[in-house]
Amino acid sequence: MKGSNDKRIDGTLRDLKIRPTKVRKDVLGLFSRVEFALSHADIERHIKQKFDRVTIYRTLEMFEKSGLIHKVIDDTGVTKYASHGYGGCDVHFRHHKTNHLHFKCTECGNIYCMCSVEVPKIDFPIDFELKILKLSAEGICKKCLSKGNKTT
Amino acid sequence: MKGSNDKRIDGTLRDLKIRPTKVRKDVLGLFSRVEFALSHADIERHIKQKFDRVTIYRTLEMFEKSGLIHKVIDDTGVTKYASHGYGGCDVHFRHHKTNHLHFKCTECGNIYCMCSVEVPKIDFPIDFELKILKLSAEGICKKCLSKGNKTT
DNA sequence: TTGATCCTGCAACACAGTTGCAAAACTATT
DNA sequence: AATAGTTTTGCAACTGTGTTGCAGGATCAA
Repeated sequence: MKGSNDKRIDGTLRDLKIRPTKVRKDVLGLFSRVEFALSHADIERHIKQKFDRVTIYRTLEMFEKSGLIHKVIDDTGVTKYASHGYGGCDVHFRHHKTNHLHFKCTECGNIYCMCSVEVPKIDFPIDFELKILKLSAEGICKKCLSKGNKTT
Repeated sequence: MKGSNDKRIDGTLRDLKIRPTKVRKDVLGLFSRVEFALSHADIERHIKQKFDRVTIYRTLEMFEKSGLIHKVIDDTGVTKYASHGYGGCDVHFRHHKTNHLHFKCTECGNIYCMCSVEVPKIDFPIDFELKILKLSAEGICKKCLSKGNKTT
């Protein structure tokens, strides 16, 4: 049901003391409908209404500060934003593992957050102090596999 | 000895059928003196002579195609270029593991290639086809550790 | 020396991202 | 409902990164 999702978006924002304005509902609504990370340009293209570029940037900044989304830098340097749930991480907004793997599909180019993958321990040179190990991966996503039936 | 290094730079370029022009020798010379990845702006700042921005971009493009350097995208989205040896990978130009870990020092911001670290096998959801697993890390580099004597 | 090829610098452009400011929208209070 | 105060938005302008086309210069091979 469309109405109930709108309500949920509204509630999510209110809970975080974010005024549920049009842009914010539109952008968060888009994130809720999509399982992968979105660039600023993607968002501009896919939301219903036209908003100023700056307004969208500020919306994303605000969502990031509130922990609704996080930045993902593509292997080509493109900045994308991934929502913390509804799809990517199979959990609700604001629940996700902080350090998780980002998977980029080489067919569709989409980036998925994969919180289920464990970050392994690795051997590391002793003269460097390792703090965080970050994983990213390339391959073919679920959707493209079922569509194209690629087996390589 | 400075002269002998200049000769080596010259030879490296000639071997690859790259005309050893001023920019090219300057830029490759810089890479040979440095152990970490450099951004376009870094290079512009640190080479002796002033060259046009575009010329430097084209030089980097050429070096990349010839396999002398490779692009590294910083976690903040900044594009850097790492030479395939002389420092970063402990091997000579053009010899390096294609898929290696990039280490970013949180103190100095420099990025190091660490070819000695093995890429582990991981458990991955069966409905996604994993092709390449990429590792990147954050921590404190050798130099900053010895300088600051940080122990966390 | 001549032509062909390669390299460089310049102008111009596209795109991402940021900042300051003023108008508009909203909130709370009376 | 009118007011004052705070937030939010849109606009203009600007910075930084990266790209393209073109013309002049340097280099190479004959």
